[in-house]
Amino acid sequence: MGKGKFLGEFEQLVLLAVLRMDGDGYGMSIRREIVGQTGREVSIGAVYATLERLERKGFLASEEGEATPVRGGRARRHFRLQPAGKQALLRSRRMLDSMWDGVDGVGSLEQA
Amino acid sequence: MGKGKFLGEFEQLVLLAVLRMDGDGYGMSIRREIVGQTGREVSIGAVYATLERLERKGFLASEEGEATPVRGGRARRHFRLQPAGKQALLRSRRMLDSMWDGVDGVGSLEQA
DNA sequence: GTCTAATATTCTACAAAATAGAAAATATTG
DNA sequence: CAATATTTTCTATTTTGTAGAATATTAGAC
Repeated sequence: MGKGKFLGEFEQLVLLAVLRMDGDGYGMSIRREIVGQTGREVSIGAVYATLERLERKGFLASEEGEATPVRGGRARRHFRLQPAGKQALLRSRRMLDSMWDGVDGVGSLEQA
Repeated sequence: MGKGKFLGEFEQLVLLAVLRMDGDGYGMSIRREIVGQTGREVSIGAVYATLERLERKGFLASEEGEATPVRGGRARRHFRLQPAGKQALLRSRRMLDSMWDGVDGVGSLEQA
């Protein structure tokens, strides 16, 4: 039926974090961005697994960062959102928006 | 780390469909609502599996419908959103909103 | 130079969510 | 009762999500 056209929720968060960081995002910082922005606890393994999957699907592209980071440690891999990733993101958002449409303020949701 | 606190994307759609139908939703009609509203193709098995999971989690409650439907067929099971379901829905929405915040209109997304 | 601490990614293993479609149940109509 | 319509349940599988240990790499201390 549907064939891998949709994003999972965590995939959306990761994609959005990458978008927010506009080319400077890499595993660790992407995790920090999500945690900081949403308060959601996120394991680092979850982030990398998802980044890899999104790259495989063509939603993200990555490149090795400068070989000499500030303090030490392994080279960073920077991620950038691809056109297909933007589309997928917008598609997910439209889908949710259309479901929310007409729900708020109609009395269905006060004092949740 | 996080312990089952979050909704998957499809779970959100199902919960929203239930909310929209305000007590009258049952498996088949919930599926129609999602398809109609979002254009997304959805298998009936996916809907029922998700409804059951959401009920198990306490986000939905269900009850047998009237024993005599319009045309024939098995009795309907009507679903209703529970307070915990509303909360979960709002939590997911806030999370996504906070990630989208500042992204649109900044130039990051035109001509996706 | 070697050790230690810091930073980052990769790997392993598993749990939860999503998906499809066949099967079964139940009612209506003729 | 047979044929048909409606709805839910069941079975099986793939995809996503999750955690944390293991590994790699570099800088700085000494």
